[in-house]
Amino acid sequence: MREYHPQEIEPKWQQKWEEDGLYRAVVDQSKPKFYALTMLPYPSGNLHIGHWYAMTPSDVRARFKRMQGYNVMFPMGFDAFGLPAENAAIQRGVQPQKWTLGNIASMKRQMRTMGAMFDWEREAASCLPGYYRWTEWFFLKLYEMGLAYRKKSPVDYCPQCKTTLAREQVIGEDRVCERCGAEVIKKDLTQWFLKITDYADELLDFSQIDWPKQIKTLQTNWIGRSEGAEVLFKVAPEDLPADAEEGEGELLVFTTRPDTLWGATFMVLAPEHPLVKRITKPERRAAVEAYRLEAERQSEIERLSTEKEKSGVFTGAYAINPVNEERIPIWIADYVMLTYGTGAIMAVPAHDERDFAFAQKFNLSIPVVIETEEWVAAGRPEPLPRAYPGTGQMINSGSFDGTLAPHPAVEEVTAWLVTQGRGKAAINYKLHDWLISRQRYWGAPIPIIYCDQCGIVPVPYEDLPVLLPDDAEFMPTGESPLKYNAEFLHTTCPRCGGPALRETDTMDTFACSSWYQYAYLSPYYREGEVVRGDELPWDAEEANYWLPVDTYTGGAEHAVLHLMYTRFFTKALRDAGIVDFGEPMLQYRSQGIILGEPRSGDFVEINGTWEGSAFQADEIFVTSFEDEDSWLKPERSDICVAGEVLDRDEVSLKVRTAVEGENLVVVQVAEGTPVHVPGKEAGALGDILYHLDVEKMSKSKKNVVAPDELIDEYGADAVRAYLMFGWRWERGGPWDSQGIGGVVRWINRIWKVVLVEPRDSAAPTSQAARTLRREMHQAIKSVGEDLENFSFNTAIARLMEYVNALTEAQAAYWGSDLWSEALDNLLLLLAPITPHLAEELWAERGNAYSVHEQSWPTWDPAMLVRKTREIPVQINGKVRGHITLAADAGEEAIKAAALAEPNIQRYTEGKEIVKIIVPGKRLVSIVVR
RNA sequence: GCCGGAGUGGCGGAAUAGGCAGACGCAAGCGACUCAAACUCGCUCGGGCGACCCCCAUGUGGGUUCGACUCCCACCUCCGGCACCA
Repeated sequence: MREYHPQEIEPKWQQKWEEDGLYRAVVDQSKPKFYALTMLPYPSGNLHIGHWYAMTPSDVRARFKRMQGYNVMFPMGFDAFGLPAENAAIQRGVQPQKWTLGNIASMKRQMRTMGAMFDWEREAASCLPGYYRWTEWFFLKLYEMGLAYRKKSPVDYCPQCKTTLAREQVIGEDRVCERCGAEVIKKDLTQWFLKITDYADELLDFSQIDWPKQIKTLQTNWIGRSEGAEVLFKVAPEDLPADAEEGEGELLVFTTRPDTLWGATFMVLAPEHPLVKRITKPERRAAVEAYRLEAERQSEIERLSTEKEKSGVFTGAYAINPVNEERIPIWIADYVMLTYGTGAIMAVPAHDERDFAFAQKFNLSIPVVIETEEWVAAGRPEPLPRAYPGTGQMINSGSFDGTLAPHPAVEEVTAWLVTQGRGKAAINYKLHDWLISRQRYWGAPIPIIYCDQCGIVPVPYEDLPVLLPDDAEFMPTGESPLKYNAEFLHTTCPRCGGPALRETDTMDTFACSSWYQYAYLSPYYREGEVVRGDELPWDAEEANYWLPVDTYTGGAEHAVLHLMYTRFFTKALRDAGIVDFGEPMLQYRSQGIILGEPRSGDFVEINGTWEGSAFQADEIFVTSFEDEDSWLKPERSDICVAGEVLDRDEVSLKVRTAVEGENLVVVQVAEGTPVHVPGKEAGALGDILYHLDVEKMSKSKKNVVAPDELIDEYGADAVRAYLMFGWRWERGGPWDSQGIGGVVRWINRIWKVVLVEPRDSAAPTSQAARTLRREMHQAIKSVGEDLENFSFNTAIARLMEYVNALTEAQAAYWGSDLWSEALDNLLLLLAPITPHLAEELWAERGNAYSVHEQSWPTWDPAMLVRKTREIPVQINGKVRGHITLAADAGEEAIKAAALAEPNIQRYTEGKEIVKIIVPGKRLVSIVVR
């Protein structure tokens, strides 16, 4: 028999498929289309197991759709701009383009070993001028629409990446950079923004798309819509400076609780609020200024900790509460942020916890204006022991007393404010506009020119692309190399022809990936040609046919980054008339992460001597972990150390011993120290295993699984199948190097059950034939449903069951028509999952090339019906016996058989049978008393 | 603190219009083959028992139901996100 050698058959078929253009996605109006897309990788130069985990199941599904009769496009490209290329340029003097294209070439080579149906003729790399010309083109579109603007504001800056970041790219409580993990600082800079906030409400509407709840929740929370009112407060006229302009003392505040206005006893401004300097009384100036500086410093270093005590300073000025004309003091405090709402709040201490804490600390009055249920239940304590934010009736609020708060009180008070000209209904969002300026070279240039005469002038469409110069100098200055490239920087104004300067910042790479799904329609469209703003950025026929994306897959870590930006981009493109739909991806699913494999370190006993706090090894023994008795005893510690190896390098071991207290010992190992490893003649330090926890894979943690090595050992098909089988795809989990053996054994069984004639033969029976047919139809049904539902692990499990059934039927049916049908169907079901194996065996059986051009098999419900069925019988809800009956037995017959079952009779004897339930003839439930 | 998600054998995980818990696999144990090992094949494999019957068991405690991993209430733990958002 020919053995299964994936290393031979896989490259062979990959080459043939490519030569035959088997996966070319060509517009074909006679077929329904299916656009399957998986997130494009950054070309780091090395494909890791995470790429395989994300891409191969997506490929399986694309192949499945293809067999179902869809014309499938499954393209791949590279998110090729970004910092690593520029850092390589700084460190090693390699041109970013050269570095990037080299990485793309090697990654493509690795990706071809997946056996995926990527259509490489649609490949797009975002760093090539034919691509970024259009990224610039979209920027101009957005600029024309008023969706791109420049403003000075406090922005997030990563000192490590030496560039500004979007708010979404600052992660977590520690406020670290999404890319490099460095702590982000604040800077006041003039930067370009995209007005994603214009689409806040639309982005909250997920009704047209099938996306995971988790992603929808994350985006919803990030957008952070809250409804309320804007209320106009005025600074007391005597507290305004003499030169105050008309309207300068107007303080707009946003509140979700306008019904509590009568309880607003002070106002708080953000320390950076522009009005602070104008209204602060001379005697308060020193204190206010000191506080402002302190707040600024804090926002840079230690961010707001949750438990921090409230702090603030009185400005000396007062405002007038518009509902009762009372003078209320204006304070500044760092718990009010300039970036949310208007940067000013009305403080209602009785009904807001933060305001309560502040009022208590500074002895401000806390009048009750809502008679909340909790407060009444507590016996109306005064002074209030805490804030009462709950529901109740309004009191001390003039004519509104007795109104139920918050509803309908909020609505009624808002309506009244409108009639008074003192407020209006308003909505606020946490979402900020998307800062896209990056002070880096390796990104798409922002196509803008600054002219002394004409101001900000967009580069005319006809002049695109603004090309990155290839002679830029890379210095670790922290400023864009473009700024120091005279030829790039200096230009002429397209409007007046005078001397002008180019924008030297480039765009956030998320701008490139916000439209890449469209780039695959016509990669590098009309490269080298002059195009106008009113032309389309891709071939219209391609777009009309393929768009939008039907299924998108990728990592959930992009929930509020790429996945939100690309929705925004598409909505903007729709409003520009460029596309005619508002959602780029109809269905999206996210995969989990494969983590590093945990491992215990070897248990070692080491003889040697102490040298200070380190231990010098004379001889090392690797022993059994279970042997806890030999763990280091304190009294022996001067000559011997024993424990688990936590870490190892070329000259030392870190050993965790059983000694109380200081149990971590660093053991120095001189060259030539004898190492005894069981099962090895001559042990070496490198043979000793050190401890690994379940953690994300990373080179520094030495827990990386290299796909290339797995392919060499097991073949791509086995790796594909294992990645589908080992975990729930959407969840992921730690790698298990032993688990793949089960899949490899399974594939070998498939090989044998198809190719090897059984030694024994058995007599076919009608019963066995029926069973085989049933298993076959069951497999077709289940595998199809599971692939449709992204339930990859159960799809493989069903196929394993089917192969087990075939192994059993082999002796009786080898060579029969039924056997032939059963095997062909097996190969068809395997085709998307293990494409090379299926193709090889398909050819081996003499079938016409290619298995991937075949239709997905159909199943017949009639074939799933069993002739007899076994039905469990319950007494008071517990299974006490089983009966076997013909499938068409009536309910009465089932009941009779159940009552006749011997063990059931034991339970019914002498008892009263209350009732017998037979739901759907699947089960009998007898209730006795 | 708030918002999501999840808790099932030694491990990965099956099973939810409520109906035989543990499919499929890993690991482990025993056996066959082999001079031997590996491979391969067969059997066992949640706990209490040698075995049947039976009892316990899907994070905890209640509830609904003839019947609950599945539904309801309260709680615990873990993971992810947000975090003084007015």
